[in-house]
Amino acid sequence: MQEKALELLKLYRLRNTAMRRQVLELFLKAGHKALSSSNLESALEKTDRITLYRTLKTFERNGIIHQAIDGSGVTKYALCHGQCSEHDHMDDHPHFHCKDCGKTICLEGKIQNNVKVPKGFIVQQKHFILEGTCSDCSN
Amino acid sequence: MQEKALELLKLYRLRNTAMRRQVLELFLKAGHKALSSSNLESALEKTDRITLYRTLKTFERNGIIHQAIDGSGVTKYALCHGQCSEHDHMDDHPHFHCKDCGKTICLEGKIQNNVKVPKGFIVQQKHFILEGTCSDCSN
DNA sequence: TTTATAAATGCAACAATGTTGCAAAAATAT
DNA sequence: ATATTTTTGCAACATTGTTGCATTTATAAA
Repeated sequence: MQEKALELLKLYRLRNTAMRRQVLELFLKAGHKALSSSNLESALEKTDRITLYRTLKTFERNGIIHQAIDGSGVTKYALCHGQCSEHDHMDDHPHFHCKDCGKTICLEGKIQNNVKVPKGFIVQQKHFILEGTCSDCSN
Repeated sequence: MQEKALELLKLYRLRNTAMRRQVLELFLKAGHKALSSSNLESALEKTDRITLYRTLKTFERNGIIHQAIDGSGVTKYALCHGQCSEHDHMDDHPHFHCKDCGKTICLEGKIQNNVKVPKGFIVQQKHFILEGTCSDCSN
C-alpha cells in the first residue's frame, strides 16, 4: 500500500507529504468504497480539516479520485479505477448508497435511458444511484 | 395558484399557515424546477429558516414534494407530479443539474440498467442525474 | 362566538461541512 | 547547502441543517 501510494504521487507529480500519503493509503485500502471527509478525518492520526479538503481537491483535479454522488448531501470520494483525467472524470459507473449506515460503494454496469432533454440542454455527465440497504445492515 | 395551494393543504389535512401557503405557491410556480431552501428563503417575504426546513419536511412526508437529488450537495425539492405517498416517493424520474447556474429540473424518461448489486444488498430507490449545461447557460 | 386543544412558529444554541487569506514550514530543484 | 516553489496549519467566516422549548396560531369543541 505504502509503495503504491508513493508510486501514484510520483506518477501524478505531486509532492510527497504525510497527508497525501496517508489519504491515498486510505483510499487504496477502501477499494470501491467511497470515503467522506469525516470518514478520513477519523482514520487519520494527525488531522487538519482544511488540508484534508485541499488534498481531496488536488486528488480529484488529478483524476486520482472522483466524487461518488450518492444523494446523501455529504461529498464522498472513491478511487478512480478507470482512466480519469483532470478534465474528464470517467466515473460513469453507478453508486450504491446504504440509507442505514450511510456507506457508499462503486458498482459496475451499464445504464440505458430514453430521457428527452429540453432543447439547448447539453449533457456532460450522468450519475446513477441505487439506494437501499447494504448486506451489513440487512440482517 | 393561491386557490390551488389552499386546495392542496386541505387535501393533505395540513393547517393553513402563511409559510405553507407561500412555499406551496412557490413550488406550484416553479413547476418542474427544483428549489433549495435558500432559493425559497430569498423568495419569501418573511423568513424563518427553521420553520422553512420543517415545512419542507412536512411536505415531503406527505408526498407533496420530493427531494431532487442532483449531486450538488444542497437539498432541493420539487413538486410531486405523480402519485407520491408518505412511504413511497415515486419520483423515479431523472433530474437534470446545470453545473453553471446550479438549476435543477425534473425530466421524464425511463432508465434501464444491468447493474449487479452485491449479495445481500437491497435496492429500494434509484436516482438518475444528468449533469451539464442548461439552455440559459449554453449561449 | 368563545374557549379548549392540538399544532406550528420563532428563537437560542449548536453541529457539520466547506471556503479563503496568509504566514510558517516543508519538499523539491538548483 | 541554498533557493524556490508548494503545501501546511491557523484564524476567521459562510452555509446548511438540527433540536429543545416557550409562545403563538389554527382548528375543533362547547
